[in-house]
Order: sequence, then structure tokens, then C-alpha cells
Amino acid sequence: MNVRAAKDLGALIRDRRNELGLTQQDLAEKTGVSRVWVVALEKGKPSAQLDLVLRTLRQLGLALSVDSEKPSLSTPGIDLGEIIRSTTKQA
Amino acid sequence: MNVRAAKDLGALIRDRRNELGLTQQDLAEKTGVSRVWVVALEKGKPSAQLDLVLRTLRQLGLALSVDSEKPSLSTPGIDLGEIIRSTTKQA
DNA sequence: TTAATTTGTATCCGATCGTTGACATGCTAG
DNA sequence: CTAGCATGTCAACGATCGGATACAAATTAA
Repeated sequence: MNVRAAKDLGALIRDRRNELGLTQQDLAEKTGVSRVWVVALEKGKPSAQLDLVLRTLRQLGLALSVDSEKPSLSTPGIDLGEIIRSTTKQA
Repeated sequence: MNVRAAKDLGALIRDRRNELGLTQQDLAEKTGVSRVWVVALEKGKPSAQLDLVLRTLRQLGLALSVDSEKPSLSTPGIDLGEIIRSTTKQA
């Protein structure tokens, strides 16, 4: 999922944490931060520090990536799902 | 590209800035941060604040995304480039 | 209902952020 | 060579972070 602002990341982290059945306390301990900080992060703290965010994501099995903002539009009308489906019968 | 640590992001940003022919000063002004901060970021500052990083990436035409760390391996042996090439003759 | 757990806030405080300004280095024209 | 520009580093300084602690509100279990 694309992250435009800190709020996006917060929502993402909260959802993922719930998927894994972790409490904020659990996540805080695994990550090595305070529970209060996790609360703030999930609320969309814009001033959260990069390394703490990265450590948090790692504990959630999430990875961060950076891509060009214009994905070259990949030529309209191509359905990757369909193509892969029609070329993966042998597997 | 995948970002595992702050250093990765720093290198990425530096490369992108050079691609665009921007000086650190240019980038700093466009982003609204100090040049010293840009220097530190490119050096891999782990304590850089999230919103400043996001603003910087935006100025470079880069986007941040979060994905599951195990991308399901996408079935080995599929060459997307070849497939797209062979199904895009009509364009 | 009560009790236990989880989550949200508030306050204080040491540590650290990012800015400003200055100075040094390296590099490339002129 | 000198100028000019880009970059790296340092030392303040005010602003803010994240931690610790405490307590309230919300949620869940019994």
C-alpha cells in the first residue's frame, strides 16, 4: 500500500497489528519502544523517527520500499492477473 | 527498491537527487528543510523524522509503500517483461 | 453487575532533533 | 592562479522527541 502521509502508515500499522492479534503493549516490547509511542504512531505521528518506524514494521512482517511516483502507466488495457493466469497452467 | 535501514534510504535519495541534477541546497529549499539536514539524511540519519522524509521523497518524485515482507514468490519462471512484450503488439 | 485487559491522555524530564551561521575542503571553470 | 559552487563538519540554541508514570475511558470476560 502507498504511504502518502504519516496517517496512512499509522492506519496500516494498526490494522496489521490487529491481524496478528498483538496488543500495543506486545508490539512496543517487541520493538523496544514505549507503548505510548506506539499509540502516537498509530494515530499518525508525523515526527516519528525513521529507525523506530522501520523496527516497528519489521516486527509486523512489513517491508518499506521506495519507487518512482510515475510507474510508467504500464500501457493501459493490460490485465496482469489474466495474463499470469493464462500462462501458469504448467505449474 | 527495498529499504531495510536508513542508510538505504539515504543512498537512494542521493542517487535520485543527482539524477535530477539538484544540489543539496536545491532539495533543501524545495523541501523546506536545512541543507545540513539533507546532508545527514543522505548519510543515513536513522533519527530523521517521518514527515520530513516524506516531503523529501515527494520533491524527488519518489513514493513510499509498505508491503508484506514475503511477497509469495510470485511463481518462479515467469518473465513479466517477455509476457508484456508478446501481448502489446497492437499498441 | 464486577474484574481484567486494552487503549487513550496527561505531565514531567533528560536526550536529541533540526536550524542557523560559520568555516574548511574539493572540484571545475575562467 | 583565483572565483565560484557544492559539499562536509562543527558549535551553539530553542524546540520537540520518546520514556516513565499515572490515571481515565473503553472493551471484553466472568
